[in-house]
Amino acid sequence: MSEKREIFRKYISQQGLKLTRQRQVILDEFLRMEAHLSTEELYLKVRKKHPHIGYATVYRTLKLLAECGLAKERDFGAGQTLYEVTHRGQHHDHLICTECGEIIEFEDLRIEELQKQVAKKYDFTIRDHRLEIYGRCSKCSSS
Amino acid sequence: MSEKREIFRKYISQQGLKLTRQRQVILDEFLRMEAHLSTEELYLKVRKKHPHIGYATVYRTLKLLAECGLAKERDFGAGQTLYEVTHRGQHHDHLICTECGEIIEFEDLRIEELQKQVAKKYDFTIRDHRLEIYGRCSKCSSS
DNA sequence: GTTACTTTGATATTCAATTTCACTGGAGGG
DNA sequence: CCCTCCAGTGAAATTGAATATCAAAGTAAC
Repeated sequence: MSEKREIFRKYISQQGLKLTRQRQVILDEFLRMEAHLSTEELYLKVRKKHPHIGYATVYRTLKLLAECGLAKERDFGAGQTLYEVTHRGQHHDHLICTECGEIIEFEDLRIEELQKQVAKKYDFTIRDHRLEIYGRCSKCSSS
Repeated sequence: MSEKREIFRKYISQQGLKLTRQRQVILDEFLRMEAHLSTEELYLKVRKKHPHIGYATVYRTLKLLAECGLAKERDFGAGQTLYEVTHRGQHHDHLICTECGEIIEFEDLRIEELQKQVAKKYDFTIRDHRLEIYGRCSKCSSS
């Protein structure tokens, strides 16, 4: 976690930006979160301890975090962008329960490999990808 | 195509709705389109021949088409929902060029199969899924 | 402390999606 | 064939998230 703070600090200074109190507060609060969260949610969290920090600052800081690779923007089609903490390089995808909204993360290297094959077939250079599976989680299926 | 009109007609009457001129016009124009198109684009197309048809009607009719399975909503994260004509059952996914915006469709049954395996592992019931690969198409890579 | 910046945060703007509501028009019963 | 009823229509308004604006405040170097 302090390693991530260091990454942020470096990125900030590389870009000729400034490490402000607000940005540090927002970063810490962001890293403390587990699941995927929206700008709105993070803003509300931050505001509890720091009522003076505005929505715009949270919004801009999340963009910064995405730029330096600490956060990843996810758009699950619910009309709201969610952010997640990135964990050193490994890509994962999601199972999304349309009943209760639960989001399960999974990794499958075989699928990644097949994607590379597809891309090759079309002479396409992959930069990123997203795989989302929608349906019902075990809890919602049984009830 | 007239088979698709029939599906629409049936759905409309099953739901106790009415088959209006506008809906027919919009359906026909929609089926005539090849690629993915937004509500806005379809609205502009429709308006050329039928200036009296409003945006809201196009919007609502596309929703209807999605409900009865003739259209599929696609959100490629560009801030706008695109619709595509569905072709009898087979699912396909997309390669999306972030340079020129080109969208290439592909099918890969092996990936679908692996998705089923993943879902099984988590006791998850798949309703739908989306796989999008972002990057550069061959044209944009070479230039 | 002063200067020359960037940052902040309240607010305004944008833009697509969606809703509203008074008016219009299908379609089944008569 | 007409009538009536309720759904449909379309112009306009509203929503809601994302993003931009800008005066005031903060930061770091001098």
